[in-house]
Amino acid sequence: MSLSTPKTISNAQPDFERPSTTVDVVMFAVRDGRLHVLLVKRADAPGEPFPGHWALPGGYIDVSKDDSLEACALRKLKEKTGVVSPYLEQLGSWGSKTRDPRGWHSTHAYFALLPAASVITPVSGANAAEADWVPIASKGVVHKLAFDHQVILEAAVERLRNKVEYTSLPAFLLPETFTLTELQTAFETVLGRALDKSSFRKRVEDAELVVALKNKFREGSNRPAQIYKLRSKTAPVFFPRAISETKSRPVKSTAKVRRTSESNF
Amino acid sequence: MSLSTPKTISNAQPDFERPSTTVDVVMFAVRDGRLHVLLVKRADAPGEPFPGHWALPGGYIDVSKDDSLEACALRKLKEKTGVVSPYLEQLGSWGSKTRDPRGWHSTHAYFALLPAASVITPVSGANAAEADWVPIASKGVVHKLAFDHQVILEAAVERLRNKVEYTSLPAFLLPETFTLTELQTAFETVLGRALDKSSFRKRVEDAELVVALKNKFREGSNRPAQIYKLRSKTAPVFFPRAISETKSRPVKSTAKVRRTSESNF
DNA sequence: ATAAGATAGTTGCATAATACAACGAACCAT
DNA sequence: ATGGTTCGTTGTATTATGCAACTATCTTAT
Repeated sequence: MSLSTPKTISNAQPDFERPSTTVDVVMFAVRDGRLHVLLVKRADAPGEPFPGHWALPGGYIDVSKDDSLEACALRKLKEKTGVVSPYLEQLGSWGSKTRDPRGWHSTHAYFALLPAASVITPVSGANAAEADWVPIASKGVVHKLAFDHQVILEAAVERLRNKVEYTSLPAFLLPETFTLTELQTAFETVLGRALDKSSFRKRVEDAELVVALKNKFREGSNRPAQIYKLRSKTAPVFFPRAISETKSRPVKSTAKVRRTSESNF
Repeated sequence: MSLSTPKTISNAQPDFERPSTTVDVVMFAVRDGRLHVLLVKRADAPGEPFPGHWALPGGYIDVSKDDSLEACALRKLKEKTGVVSPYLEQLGSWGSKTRDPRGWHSTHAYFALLPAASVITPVSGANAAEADWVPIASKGVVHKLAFDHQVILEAAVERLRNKVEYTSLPAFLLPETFTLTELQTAFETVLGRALDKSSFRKRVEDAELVVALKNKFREGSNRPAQIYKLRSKTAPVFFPRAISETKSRPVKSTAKVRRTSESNF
């Protein structure tokens, strides 16, 4: 095989065909007590694969704008939601000859947890006719997604559910300040099952996850609730053991949470 | 910016500069009761970055050979060690403008756990003058590694140590059959601390991790030990809570095991 | 043949952690 | 004032675990 590499591609890689590289971001948020993911509708332009399909926001790395993979993910997050520093975690990468009809593609997938305050109407971009928050149903969404995005989304949901068992990730889905009941509800929303109040509070206290705001209370039509904030806005806390289900309150959702052989957590 | 893409690069990606893509594999094995990693020495050829440095085995994706990222990782594993189906897990990806002096590179990193039987003298390949098993010291190795491979290796060690707390990963470092004491020793080797025997055995039994081989015993200069095999050769088991340290036996290593904010597990 | 030594495997118990339920506290609405 | 609602805490039965001691089964030495 002999071929010339364009001058602007200066990397000293051997003259092999080079896979295309993208970054996709699974952006989670809680709306109306349900977990949602941000999806964009692909353009209907000629030559575009999966025209009109829903897809994860993402796209090619722009080597002139993006200094790193994470910078690229943050750029896409900001473009779509305006959020600058959410909880962002690498989810994994998917690459194969067949996942994109245009040829060998690999994508670096991230997942982000957006605080409730920032969940506004998303911005439609150049490559996306529409963008919208779509509720998570069991493992994924009802739409048929472009490329292998259904697989990526399911991996993100599974990773999130698994990590909730022993980390404080749902805390990043809340606004800056919150009550302990709101925190517990966030956990229950992601987990899909009810938790015992006193056990949950003991976990939170032992882990030193939150800090009480003196003299700050949530006012309402009943006893005021102490308002807290996270001790760390970005780093999750790890609990020494998994949360167990409570028997006293009914389960809210049908989603089964189960650890599987899936890799990363 | 206007440039032409070589004909053999048929992907319909816009005419942007395209990052180079590699796959690296962190291969772990236990030798002489210590955790080791397989490293290769980079060639001393002109134009090669980091000549003579130790590095993780890996390299560019060969789109003519590799149908997927995982296939590429498995190919590199087989080339170096001859092992066909070890425990293989995606570790993460690293990509930036600066991590390779030749330009924008991203790598998909995997980590593998090799069974004891397959830990033979590694094969030296075309791009590697030497290859050798190097013991893990605290978080990494004593050598200075090429590229950002030190960072990747540290991430692999941390991920492995973290997952040992609540998964059965060390079981994949053993030969096909083993005794419960050997299994416990594998856990202790990776964890760097001693475990209580009865607690460990209860965990293993509750998780249904192993199956006893009838009438098979490890003979020695003392009471024979029941021989077991894994119930599943590829899928790890998840324990409901982290292993705690025993106080009755001395700690073997100085390595501190601690969960951090690092992402994936 | 017997004792000593070593590792395997089990058992019992004191302690710690948790699930569960019930209770009192603080607010609003009527 | 009274009832309703949510907040927050407390007590206790149950479960799980750490720890140590004990027995079992083999080899080797004397």
